[in-house]
Amino acid sequence: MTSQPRSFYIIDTFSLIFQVFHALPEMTSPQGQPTNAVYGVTRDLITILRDRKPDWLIAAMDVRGENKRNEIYTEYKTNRSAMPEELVPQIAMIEELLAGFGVPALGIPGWEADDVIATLVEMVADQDVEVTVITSDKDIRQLLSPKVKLYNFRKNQYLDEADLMKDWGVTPEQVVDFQALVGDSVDNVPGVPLVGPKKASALIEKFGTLEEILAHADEAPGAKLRENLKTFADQARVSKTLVTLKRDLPLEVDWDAARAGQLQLPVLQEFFQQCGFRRFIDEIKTLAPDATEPAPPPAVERSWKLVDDTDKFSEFLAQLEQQKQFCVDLETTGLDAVRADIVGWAFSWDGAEGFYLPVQAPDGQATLDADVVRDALRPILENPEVEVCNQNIKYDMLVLRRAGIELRGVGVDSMVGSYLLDAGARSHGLDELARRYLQHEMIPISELIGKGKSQIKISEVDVDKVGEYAAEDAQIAWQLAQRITAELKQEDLWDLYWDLERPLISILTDMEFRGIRIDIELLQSLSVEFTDRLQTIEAEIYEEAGHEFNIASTKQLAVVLFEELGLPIIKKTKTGASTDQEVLEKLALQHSLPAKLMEFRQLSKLKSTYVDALPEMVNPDTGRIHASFNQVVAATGRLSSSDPNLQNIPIRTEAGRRIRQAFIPGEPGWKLLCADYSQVELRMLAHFSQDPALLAAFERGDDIHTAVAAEVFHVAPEAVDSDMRRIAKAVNFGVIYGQSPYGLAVNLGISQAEASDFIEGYFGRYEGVDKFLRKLLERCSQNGYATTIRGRRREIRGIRSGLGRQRNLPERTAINTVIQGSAADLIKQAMIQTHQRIQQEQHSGVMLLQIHDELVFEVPEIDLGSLSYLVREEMESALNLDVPLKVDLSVGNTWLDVERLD
DNA sequence: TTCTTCACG
DNA sequence: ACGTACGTGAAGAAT
Repeated sequence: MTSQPRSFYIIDTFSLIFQVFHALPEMTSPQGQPTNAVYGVTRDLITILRDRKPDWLIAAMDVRGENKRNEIYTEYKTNRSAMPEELVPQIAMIEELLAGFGVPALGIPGWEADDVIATLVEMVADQDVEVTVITSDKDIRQLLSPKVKLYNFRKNQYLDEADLMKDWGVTPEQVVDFQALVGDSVDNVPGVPLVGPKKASALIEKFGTLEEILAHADEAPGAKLRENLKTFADQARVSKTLVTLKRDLPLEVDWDAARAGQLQLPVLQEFFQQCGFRRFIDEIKTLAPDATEPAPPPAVERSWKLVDDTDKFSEFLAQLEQQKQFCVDLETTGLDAVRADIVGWAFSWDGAEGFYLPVQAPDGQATLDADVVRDALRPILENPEVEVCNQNIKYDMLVLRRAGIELRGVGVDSMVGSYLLDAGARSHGLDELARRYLQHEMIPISELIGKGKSQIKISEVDVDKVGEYAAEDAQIAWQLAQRITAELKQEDLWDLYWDLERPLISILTDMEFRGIRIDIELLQSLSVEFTDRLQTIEAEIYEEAGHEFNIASTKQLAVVLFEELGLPIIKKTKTGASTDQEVLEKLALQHSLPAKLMEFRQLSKLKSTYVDALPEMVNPDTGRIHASFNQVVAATGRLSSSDPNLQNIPIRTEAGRRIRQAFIPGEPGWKLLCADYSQVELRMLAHFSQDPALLAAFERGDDIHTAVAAEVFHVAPEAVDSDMRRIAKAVNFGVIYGQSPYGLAVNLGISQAEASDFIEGYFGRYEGVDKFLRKLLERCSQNGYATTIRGRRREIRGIRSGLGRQRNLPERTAINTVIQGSAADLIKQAMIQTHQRIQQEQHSGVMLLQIHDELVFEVPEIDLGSLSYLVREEMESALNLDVPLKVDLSVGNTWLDVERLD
């Protein structure tokens, strides 16, 4: 057994500080000090210590003093603008922070952090130490070696020698030559004019070094380039000295002090208290030396076996049958699960050993018989006692469904688990998770099938390559499942996963597999009708504009409206004058063109997004549309739908609504059943706030907007007119979003003062709501996350507590997340219970769609009575709230023609 | 790839 | 002086 090399992390401190300073929004401590850079550095330090567990950690600093490089070149770094005002006081705080974390801050007056880093790297060069430099600085690239790599925190990107070769086409030794030629405008390194990265790379490849290039200047391509290489030869040499890092500074390092993890807890906690970083106070406890954190699993040695004949297959099966848990990953012919066919099966049950079973391969390579494999695996996969895990297992379940296999024992899906751990993460993809949790870089698929136009089919790739790739997927997914299970348990999110999100995976699989039937002919005739009308309006628009132009181009449209017709610019976008709906409505008061534009926009939107797009999405085998329901996209916990999005089928306008007529039951004698929650979000608000007036209104079954109008306007409910109700409705929605007077005013077309009065009136009558929202924000700012009714979390930074009713984005996000996310929890629970009872009682009706507060089913007419009753019962009892839940049911032959059932 | 617009809850 | 309701996905133009 060989010992692991020790790891040594060096932070390029100012590089990191500037990165976080610019990446994070403004933050202030309770005393009003700017703190965003301090916050960012703290968070990153914690991440390094927790996830990377370095053996040594040192912060390299720039220390004031006459910069030595200016002695060589007076212009060096004279381009640099002064440090931003809000950053200056944070530097001392960060130094304090580093001391608290036990991270030595090393620097030598007059030299730069880069030189300190170079010296440190040199000092450990002959030891068995792996160095990682945390930097975004390109100069450091000259230090790369098999034992030294760079890491960019913000991009979560490692850079090693190979990456350098890809990027610049040079070796680490050639970096200084490269930079000497290219120069650096930021640091004011002059370089050679006309030479950019491409030319520099080519020259270095041809001649090897800067001196050789200068000596052979005559052989360079282009007269001007040849001249420049001669004229600026000395300037290039000066540049080279400027970018060359000094590797022998007189640096004294106390390696014991540099051991990572020697935190001074009380000091740090006091420091965080002052900064207002309450969430870190608890978080750093787990990093202290005595923390009882489980040791990270050692990197697993992986190997894999090709199972490509019947003997090997029998042996493999015998082993698989012994497993209570395993990971399976399918390689398929495409990305659309409802159309793809199986190319091969990959398995792993310990993360170390992997198996690949090819059933399709290039000519001449052995495969197993697809049907034999399928039939042998069916009983294992359909055994509910066997826990099957994978990354995005819904995909595999769908492919299996088409092969006639119903996977029953769903275990841990690393993608869904990762979503619960950090709903706001940019990606929950396997590549990203492998990096985040296992520090492992996956084989890119492009290595097998190529990129862009020259892609080939995976079934035509050598089985040895596919097998390695597929086995890696299964092994890493298995390892991730273990890690994520532990994290979910530690974070108290396990029950949410196991009881809510996990059963949902199977339900979504069912819904996607079933799909929904579309009346293509109806859409085609609608398309003809819309095209007709569009042509008419188009001609009228050209007539009024005086010439033809691309109406869909906002830029061309802006020229017509604001330059040619001289209409006033109402608002601006980042890139020019806005021409959106709101603007057109205002312009319509003074010209007849905007109204025509609005109709054109509406119809062309409907035509391109729905009328013409939906028939294209129909699966030829099933005659139905199989949209995807995504479980890990929406940060609040909602589902989302795509390919196509069936959660935004028009309903608000007459023309749009007609599209719903094309959504029909799949079989004669069947109906569509829609079940939607009435006012779920406001009921959630009533439940959370326990506000007596709000609870009572729901208890009585009042129309909630009318009831609120009566309260706010101090009149009897009977005296509420439509205008009062409209205002109350807007205020009700505003509360859920964390309204500001301005937002409400714009929405209602009233003055800010009036809007302010309504809001005050609302909170005056519903004090429970006011109190609840304040408490919600207080808790959220303490925890660093918002929590829903089922314990789902969303990290939210930047909540400023104790600010009364003035709310910025983080505060509004927190409020909305609790309400919207809890409503999402509710309907997910309802889906599970409804689905379960439908199975138990063996109804043939099935769930087709979920649209946030609504479920759509396809039901035989004969079963309508019992099924609708069942659906209402399960939806209304999904969670036990202190407010009654109400579900409205409607039934019809199309999604348009549904009528209230009651 | 990014921006703008607009469809839904 | 600024921007100003939350959460999504898709199409088409511009870059």
